[in-house]
Amino acid sequence: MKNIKEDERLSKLNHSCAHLLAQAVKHLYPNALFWVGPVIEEGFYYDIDLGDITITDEDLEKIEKEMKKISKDGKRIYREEISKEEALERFKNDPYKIDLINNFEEGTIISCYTQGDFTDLCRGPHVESVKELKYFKLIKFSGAYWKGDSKNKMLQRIYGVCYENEEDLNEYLKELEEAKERDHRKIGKDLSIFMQHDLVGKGMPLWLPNGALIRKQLENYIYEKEHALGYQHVYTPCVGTVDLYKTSGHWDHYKENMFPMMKVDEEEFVLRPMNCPHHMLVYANELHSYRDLPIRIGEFATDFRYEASGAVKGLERVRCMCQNDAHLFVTPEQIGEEFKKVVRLILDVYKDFGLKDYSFRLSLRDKEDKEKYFDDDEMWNMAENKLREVLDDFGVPYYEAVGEAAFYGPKLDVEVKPAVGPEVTLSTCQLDFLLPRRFELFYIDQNGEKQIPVVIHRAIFGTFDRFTAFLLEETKGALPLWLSPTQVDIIPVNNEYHLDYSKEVFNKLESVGIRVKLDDRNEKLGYKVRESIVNKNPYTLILGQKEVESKNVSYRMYSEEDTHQMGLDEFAQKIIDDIKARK
RNA sequence: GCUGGAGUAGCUCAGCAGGUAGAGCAAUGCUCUCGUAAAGCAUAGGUCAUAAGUUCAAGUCUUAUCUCCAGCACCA
Repeated sequence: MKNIKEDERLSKLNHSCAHLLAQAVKHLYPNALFWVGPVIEEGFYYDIDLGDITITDEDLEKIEKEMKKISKDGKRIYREEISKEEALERFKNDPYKIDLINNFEEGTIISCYTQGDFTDLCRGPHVESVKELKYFKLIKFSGAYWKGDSKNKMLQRIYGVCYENEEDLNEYLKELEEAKERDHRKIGKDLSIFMQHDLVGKGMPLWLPNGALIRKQLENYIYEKEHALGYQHVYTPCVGTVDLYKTSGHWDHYKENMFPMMKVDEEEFVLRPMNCPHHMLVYANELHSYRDLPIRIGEFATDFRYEASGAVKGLERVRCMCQNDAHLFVTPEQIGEEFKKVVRLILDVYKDFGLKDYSFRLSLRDKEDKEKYFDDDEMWNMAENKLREVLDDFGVPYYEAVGEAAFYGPKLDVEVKPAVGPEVTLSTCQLDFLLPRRFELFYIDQNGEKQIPVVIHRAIFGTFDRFTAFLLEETKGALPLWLSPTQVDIIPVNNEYHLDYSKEVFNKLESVGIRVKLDDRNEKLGYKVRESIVNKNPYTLILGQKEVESKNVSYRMYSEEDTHQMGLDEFAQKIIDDIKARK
């Protein structure tokens, strides 16, 4: 999909189209008031206050018609520059524009654009005439909080897109349709990867056998990587006492987003929303010398978060998730090296999964926000500077995002750009000087004195849930061989004559650890082949007279139409090698 | 959580002047099946999300709740 915001011509076109939308809305709803109408990656939107009126699909069509009409009139678009005082006077009846104008400094020259009977405050630039706006489409509408703050009134937002010609517009609309086909919720249902049930609860997916196989492969994969890097894996309970989270500080910051406390005898429990406190206690279970550090505690840990009902989505955003979590306990001198190891692991994993389009975000605290962030300037400056230092030293490009840090420290997030849709955060690596203090953790240094370790929180996959959702969407469900629930699907041409040999092939492949299926139903060959393809099996074997006689196999790969012949042993070896190579 | 839309068979959907539910696929049974994307016939399958209300009569109208979808807000 084209990024409209980054294309100068399209950006101008879409910005002007937002004005066209506003003009049309003003014609149809004279009382409409307008907030802002920016260009975004996928086109443009305009936030509008329509009073008590709410937009419907039919209204959208009407507005679009009116836009076409105005466009045909072909009025020119004029720029005008006025002073702040003039602007305040001219827009005095429009509280939204007044709000915008008041944000300008005294003496600023403010620009306005006029087309026919409509004038809007705007920086520009715009196209010469509304005539140029021909190939546009209003896509959707929804509510949006004024100034993006949920305490404010909700305005109505209309999204649209404008292209230079009909082909580009149609191509975009087609892409929108196709995007639905990659939705992991649809794929998850079609391929029996996960299910949900009201009796289990919202945001609580059940992983079906196919999904469980995929997840198990991911677990094995990352376990091996972590084990090789000296991680020690643990299992800890999915509950903790309220006091545990009071000690860590999470209670104060997140209790609204946790499942409510439950009282058992005299103890107060919560379902755990994260694993740091448990891992702190694992560390504290033994006395540590500086020689033991770094200590790396890893866990595939199930957590529960009371996510807002409107946020829950498939496997991507859930209320019960499994983190690929670890906490690294290091001396201050070890921060740099250990942090780099984590970044190297992330890059290594992304390479294995073929992820190329990603960016690093250094998430810092908002210094003004004393509510959200633990208040200790010295600690924060030290942590943030240390992270910058490590990243600069490492040489990976990154951008800084103020207000995105965790309450206990800054973090490095990796944002991955999927084939369709907005960026998702998968990996995270956080520096924490706070929790070790809260839990009074220490190690004994060279001089026999107690020192406080530093903790690095990190998750490479993020959660297995989100990562799986991401993988399904990237691959459209056609997973690589090593992850595919079924790796080889065997179809006898005719059960009566070829089933015995098919069973022989099945046993051979299964005995060497290949996930293989034998389709011995009484169905026509074409029918079974179709089903095998629809199920996105990487390899489909067709076994008939030719194969029985030659002791060969014929296979076709997913997305290929032609078949290949190969000896059975050779084929088995090829599959084993490909699985090992994570193809 | 907020704004708006939607929930009919396992799946995809039709039925919407209110008169008591229908198709294709899937399932089951039988028949047919020797080469690469859907063979034929039959059978079974539904308190139309849940609960209340209006009505002689509710899948269809009203209200509430739950879930799903699109955005917004949120994401340790």
